[in-house]
Amino acid sequence: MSRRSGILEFAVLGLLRESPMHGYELRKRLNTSLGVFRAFSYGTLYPCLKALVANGWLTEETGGSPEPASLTGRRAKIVYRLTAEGKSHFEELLAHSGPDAWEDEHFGVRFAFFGQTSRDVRMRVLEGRRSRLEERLEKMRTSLARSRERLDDYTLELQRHGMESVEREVRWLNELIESERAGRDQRAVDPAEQHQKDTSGDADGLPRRRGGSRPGPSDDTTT
Amino acid sequence: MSRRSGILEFAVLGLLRESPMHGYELRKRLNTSLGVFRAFSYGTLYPCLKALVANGWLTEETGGSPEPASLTGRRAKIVYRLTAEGKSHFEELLAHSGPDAWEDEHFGVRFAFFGQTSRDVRMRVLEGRRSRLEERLEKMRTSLARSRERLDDYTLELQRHGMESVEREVRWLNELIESERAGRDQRAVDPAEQHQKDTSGDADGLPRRRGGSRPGPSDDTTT
DNA sequence: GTTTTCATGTAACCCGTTACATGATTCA
DNA sequence: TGAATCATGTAACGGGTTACATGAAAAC
Repeated sequence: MSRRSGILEFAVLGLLRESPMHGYELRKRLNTSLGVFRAFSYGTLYPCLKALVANGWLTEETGGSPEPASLTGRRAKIVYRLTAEGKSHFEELLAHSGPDAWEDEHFGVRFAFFGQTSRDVRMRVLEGRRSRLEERLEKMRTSLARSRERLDDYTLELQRHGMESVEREVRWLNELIESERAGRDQRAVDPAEQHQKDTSGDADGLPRRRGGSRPGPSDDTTT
Repeated sequence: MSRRSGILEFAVLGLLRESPMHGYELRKRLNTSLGVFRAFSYGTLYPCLKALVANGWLTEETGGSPEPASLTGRRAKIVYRLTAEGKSHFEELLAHSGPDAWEDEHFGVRFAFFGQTSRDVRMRVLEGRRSRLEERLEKMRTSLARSRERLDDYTLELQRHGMESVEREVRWLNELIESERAGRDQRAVDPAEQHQKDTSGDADGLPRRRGGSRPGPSDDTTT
């Protein structure tokens, strides 16, 4: 079964669900759209693609002719396309909301595909994430209380900043959960069916912060 | 030479510089004092300790008798102590401020030992970190601008939150750099020489936020 | 026509975890 | 006396990167 890391596999299936792509392009999307959070190298991506093909979740299409590239002699650009089994497998993955879904490594990628995730799963993942962070905060607070005197100012400052970061993410999650509750008629959307950008008013579950102008923080030309 | 990861080695030497400890205790300190950022398992720590001993940077002291534990039959508690070479090696590491010092994995640990780091190195690391983050922001902004239309609301929100996090860390660094500049008579302190908690007024380079009362967020007894 | 960027791949390695095995000490 | 916690260790594996090798297409 190979049990390849989940996270890359998930992201690849998710991206290919939107449209077929070749490896190179796929990697760029991984490192931008989902990026900030995870950057993969070719040494990881290509073997993974092979494995997904072996599982029957993807097909490889080489350039013009459907023949193996070896016949024509030219090294072909390989376009990967999601199979029906691949699609249903991805949908299974999307539906899972186990504890690992809200761990640091997974949460970002899961969130990135919330547009294709059912509302209740979204809720479970967000709430799971939140309580995960809250228990982490708890631990940080007690451990800090136990050792405050012993620690020097820099260590303390580091600790403080760390806690503030977590608290901030909790507030963010609160907002998101809030909006999810408020928003209605939410169901997952198959991106392949999205022929036109259906701008259906204000129907998503998001805080609507975009439009907040972002006054351009005195864009100083450092560097 | 073994070239063991740097980061664990650095943290271990730094902690042992404050006082000798055995592995178990060391690990706890790693996962709290420096924690939040990194958690190491015994499977990593113990082999690393062995390697540091082999390098002559640490000595192992078993319980009461200096004999190898095998003689007495009892499995001894092993106390690790920094050697003179270990100490000077650590000081070398402390003095380095190469580009890797401000990468994600290293920066936290480096900061945790700022109390023992010279002022100019502190400055270089903080400024290096800041410009690293600024160039990351730059990339995020352009990549976001290039693909804004193509991305769905959740992906966009994720991106926005990610950028805000980075911007926040930049502001934090600005404050720190500011205070470093303001603070004077800063030199690195050898923690072993600190016989009494010398509370010399306001002489450190930190924002003095502690004392900002932190109204005790209704210390709810969750769990 | 040469440099860049696109594009695919692999083998060696690195850092770290998991799961396991062992035993001492403390505490109910 | 038995459970929990302290304490040390290792072998197998896992997930990922680096460095390398190859070559086509585009840009200059």
